[in-house]
Amino acid sequence: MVTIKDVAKLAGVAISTASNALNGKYGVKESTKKKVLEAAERLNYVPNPIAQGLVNNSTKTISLIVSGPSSYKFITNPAFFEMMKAITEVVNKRGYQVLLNLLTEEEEVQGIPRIAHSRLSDALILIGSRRGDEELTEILTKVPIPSLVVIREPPHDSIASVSWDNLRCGYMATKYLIEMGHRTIGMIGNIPGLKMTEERVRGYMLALQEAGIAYDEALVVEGDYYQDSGLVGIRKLLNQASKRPTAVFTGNDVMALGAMEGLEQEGIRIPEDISLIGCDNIPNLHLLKTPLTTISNPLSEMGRLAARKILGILEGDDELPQHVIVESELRIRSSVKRLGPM
Amino acid sequence: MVTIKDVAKLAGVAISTASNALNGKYGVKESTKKKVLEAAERLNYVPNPIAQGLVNNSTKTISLIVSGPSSYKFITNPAFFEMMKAITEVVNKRGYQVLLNLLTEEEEVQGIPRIAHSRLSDALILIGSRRGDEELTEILTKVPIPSLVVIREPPHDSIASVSWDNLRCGYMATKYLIEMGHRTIGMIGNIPGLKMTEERVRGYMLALQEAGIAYDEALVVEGDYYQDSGLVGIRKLLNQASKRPTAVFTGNDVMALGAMEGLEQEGIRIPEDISLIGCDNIPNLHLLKTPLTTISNPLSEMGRLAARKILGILEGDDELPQHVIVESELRIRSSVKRLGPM
DNA sequence: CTGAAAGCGCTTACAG
DNA sequence: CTGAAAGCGCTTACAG
Repeated sequence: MVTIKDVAKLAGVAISTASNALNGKYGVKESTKKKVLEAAERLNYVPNPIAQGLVNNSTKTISLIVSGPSSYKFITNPAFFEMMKAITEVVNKRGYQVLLNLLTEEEEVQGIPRIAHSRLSDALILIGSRRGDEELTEILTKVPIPSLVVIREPPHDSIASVSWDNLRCGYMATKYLIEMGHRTIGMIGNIPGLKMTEERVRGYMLALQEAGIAYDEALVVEGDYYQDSGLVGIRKLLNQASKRPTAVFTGNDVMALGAMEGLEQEGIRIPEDISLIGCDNIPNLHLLKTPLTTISNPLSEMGRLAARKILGILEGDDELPQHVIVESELRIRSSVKRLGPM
Repeated sequence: MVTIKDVAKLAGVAISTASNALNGKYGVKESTKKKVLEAAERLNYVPNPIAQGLVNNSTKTISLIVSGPSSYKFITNPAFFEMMKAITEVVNKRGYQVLLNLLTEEEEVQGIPRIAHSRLSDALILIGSRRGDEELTEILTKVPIPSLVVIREPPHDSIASVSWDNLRCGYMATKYLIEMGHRTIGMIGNIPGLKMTEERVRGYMLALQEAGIAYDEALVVEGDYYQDSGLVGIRKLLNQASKRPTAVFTGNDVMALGAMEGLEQEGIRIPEDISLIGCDNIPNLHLLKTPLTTISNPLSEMGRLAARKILGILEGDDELPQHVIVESELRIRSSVKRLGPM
């Protein structure tokens, strides 16, 4: 292990001078700077970031906290993977490292502060946390480093966020269904108390209202945004709704996949018997048995923005708004059937 | 930020005593140990791992290096995601952190040593590197920390690995195709010089040979194990083979997805016109237009083993063999059609 | 412009 | 059993 001592010795200068030269500080004669740099080069010197971190109180790493429900194995959303990749790419390019942390919902309360206090990272990016706004705000405002939430609505105005417009997602999806002639429309993916989902429901209701369709709460069922809950949700919708929906909006694609499984088991065809629309546009939806129509969210773009935002906060050159909103768009495939006028 | 100084002061002992008590070293009176622990508790003390790392020359983190071809955006294999999750879970549970590094193929040569020399992590796990054996061995043996490769064959006996039996994968897939009556069988996914793929080709040839089917090299085309190459590969197979194959084995599922796209574009049906078998068993294959028959590899299991293996090396309690091989099995769905006797 | 010293938060011999 | 000292590899005032 070659240290700054070695390069100082080889260059024939003091350690502090070597440090100044290496870090491009002002007030180092050109010739000595050159000597130091050459010595470093020759010795293949790489500064020890741990030592730097100790004195700078910064580690140039960012913790990516990905939350899942009760077990990591349920973290199966490819949308998360897309964002993780984009974040890592941008952050690495700017000389930062990404620390990957997986947390179950229960672990969040202890885990987020633990990670933040560990001093192992300079900032936190939270992906997929469903914790209630007050509670999450409570956790994040107590934490000694900047944090950013992704996908969900910001739990509090003081906490930076990168997300899409959840209300608009619900609205666009539902509106499209209505345009295609549907009037009994189900929705899977309500989590009471979680704004992200409430907004999607509100968007759904708004579209209904605009079209003069009465809201029927039996048509909106819970869903935790993991695949299984799509399966459970579609069953509920099929059994308990007073009127079977002709179309269903699932809050995300992964739940649509679950719904597809449930429908398949019941021998109900998509879109012949029931139409389906998702949200996210995860990869390879076009290869499904019934290619899924969905609201396309720019997942990589969001990851990149999240990285830029947190880096901006850290380096003091933040030019992004506190809450970045990203554009979604309808992606038509073939899981929604056109219904004739009633 | 509360430091060990604070807890020492509150407990009324010296810093070194506090340290010994906190670390459960022998030779600390029960009563003073209790005092220290209580003080730590009361102050909510969390040791600074950076400072510990500096003196212990260890950071309790492991670098996960995920390689992709020329751009990170091609790292789309859900199999990688599955393994990353499993590795992170096990490693976190044992008090280690995971540092996520994305590298393009070109960056590997510089990047792997850079990451290893950075002293930011105690060990390296490589996922998805296609670099030739000699070159990778050269890189990894020079590196100052332990490393482990996953999925691919070990580039050298001295380098730990966790993988499945690639020859057997190729053999099982091809044998099943033969049992289903196919005799003109294509394969996508040869990378000359990369043992992992050569083994799969050898398995393919072995099954052919056992069945007395002549090997036709026009039926084996290159593929880089990313989705696009499946599309390119199937086109090549369709156009250049003297005889169009009735079935194709793609080296992994993601290339099978690509092949499906190509076939769809040409209006060729699966399995009616051509049969397809993949390898990996990534999630949600049962929901595809034609549910893909594949060789199922225990991806999470592999991730867990990789984590255990590297932790074992680091902590000196390694009970796993240097090269861990994991069992694969045939997973029959409906992408392979039974052919009548010729 | 350069170097000696202090200090980041911890652990590890070692003296008492 | 306890504490003063040295040291991990670096950076940052500060004196010269």
